[in-house]
Amino acid sequence: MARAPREPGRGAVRRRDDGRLERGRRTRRRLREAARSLINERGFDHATLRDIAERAGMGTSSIYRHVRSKEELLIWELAELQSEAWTRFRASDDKVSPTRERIGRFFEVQHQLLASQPDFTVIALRAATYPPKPAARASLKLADQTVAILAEILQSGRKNRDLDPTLDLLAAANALFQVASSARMSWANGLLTEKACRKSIEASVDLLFRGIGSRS
Amino acid sequence: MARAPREPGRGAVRRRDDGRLERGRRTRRRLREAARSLINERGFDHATLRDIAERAGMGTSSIYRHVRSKEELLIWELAELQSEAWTRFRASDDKVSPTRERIGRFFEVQHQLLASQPDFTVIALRAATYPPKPAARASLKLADQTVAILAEILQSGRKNRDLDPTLDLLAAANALFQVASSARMSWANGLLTEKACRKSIEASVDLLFRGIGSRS
DNA sequence: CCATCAACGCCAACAGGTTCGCAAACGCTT
DNA sequence: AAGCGTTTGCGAACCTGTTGGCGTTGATGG
Repeated sequence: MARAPREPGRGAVRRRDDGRLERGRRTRRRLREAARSLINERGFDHATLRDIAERAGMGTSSIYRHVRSKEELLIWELAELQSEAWTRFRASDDKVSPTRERIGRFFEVQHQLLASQPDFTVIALRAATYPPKPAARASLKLADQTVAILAEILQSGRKNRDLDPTLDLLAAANALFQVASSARMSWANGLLTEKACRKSIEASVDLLFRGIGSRS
Repeated sequence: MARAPREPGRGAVRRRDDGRLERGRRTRRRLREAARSLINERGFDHATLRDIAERAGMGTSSIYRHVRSKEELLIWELAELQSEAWTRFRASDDKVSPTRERIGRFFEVQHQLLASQPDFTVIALRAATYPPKPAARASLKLADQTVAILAEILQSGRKNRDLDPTLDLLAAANALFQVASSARMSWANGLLTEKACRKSIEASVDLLFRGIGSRS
């Protein structure tokens, strides 16, 4: 009754690489491409699974051999883009600039990643609102990866005496992540222009660095 | 073609109070009660509109005479509980205690409000991920009300020299709101116990007050 | 009293994500 | 070659939120 499909990338191949597995990978590529393009054209909520399946040249229900929910199609995409972006960022990060500056560059990269498609932010968040579903965990995992990078930056900053030495890295990284996501949601909801969204993120990061309390 | 129903509480009664309007209110009460109980029993996602309608003694599609989406049923409930809670809080808030303490009390009240039903946090957030729908705006409005109270507290705190005098009130209030919501989402996703959720909120608030940066 | 109109109500149907049951493809073992 | 297990594929059906079209109710105005 192995009904649930494996995760895309890993998934213990407990057997010699099969011809079927190869076929499966090819199908997944087609599916991924069809989903990507259709979601780009119409937006996630207007891209029907039936249409995606048609474009991918397969039956609708076959999608569920490769994915456990519609959201996972977008999570796939986001996971890949994100992992690329984060390795690029890690390579370009000098680890010696002032921490505030490094965080600023990080959010620039993230913004570049997410600004093309509001759906990335919106659907990832929505997926997290279905706690029992695997897509929720997948989405939280992506968020964790992002938080981890922020924590990494903060850690080296703390070592350089650039930050409060008693700082709770994860809590701080998480707060940074949250305020950025919040701004991007406002953007997706049409309350902020892209420019204003960017500015809001910058302002919130500044706020977090300085803190709310007075410095007397 | 007045197909869309009015908002629950307000909604310009542009006519003498009708017997029909009275009937409508009665129906809405029944609907509200049915929705509340069924959602409490089974959780939002397992409470079917067909079941809710049956318990309320009405046809399924009649629900849409009073509500524009399923989410609004929960938003109703949350709006009412929240407005009660906030007035209670405003009454009990002394406006002179240290700001950190007042914020702490606020989050206690909010936690008491939201800890009974993860759905409140989860579905309100989900509703915000459907930008074109009215429920999204309704949810954002509720969030804004909460942020407004936090901003109010911060404002008097700033006046009392308790906070950074150049503080951006709304940005700060929003950040506080976000970190609390984030912790509650982790709780809803089973990553945190209720106790841990509470502690996480406290820790994040402390973090926000002190700031990330060093105090050299 | 009758025409009108707004609010309310409901059956049927639709739409789209998801599941079911079964079959084909493919490799492995005997 | 035959049997077996696993992966992949698919049409039909299911579930549930939502919409359409039409009827009912009750107040109002001439």
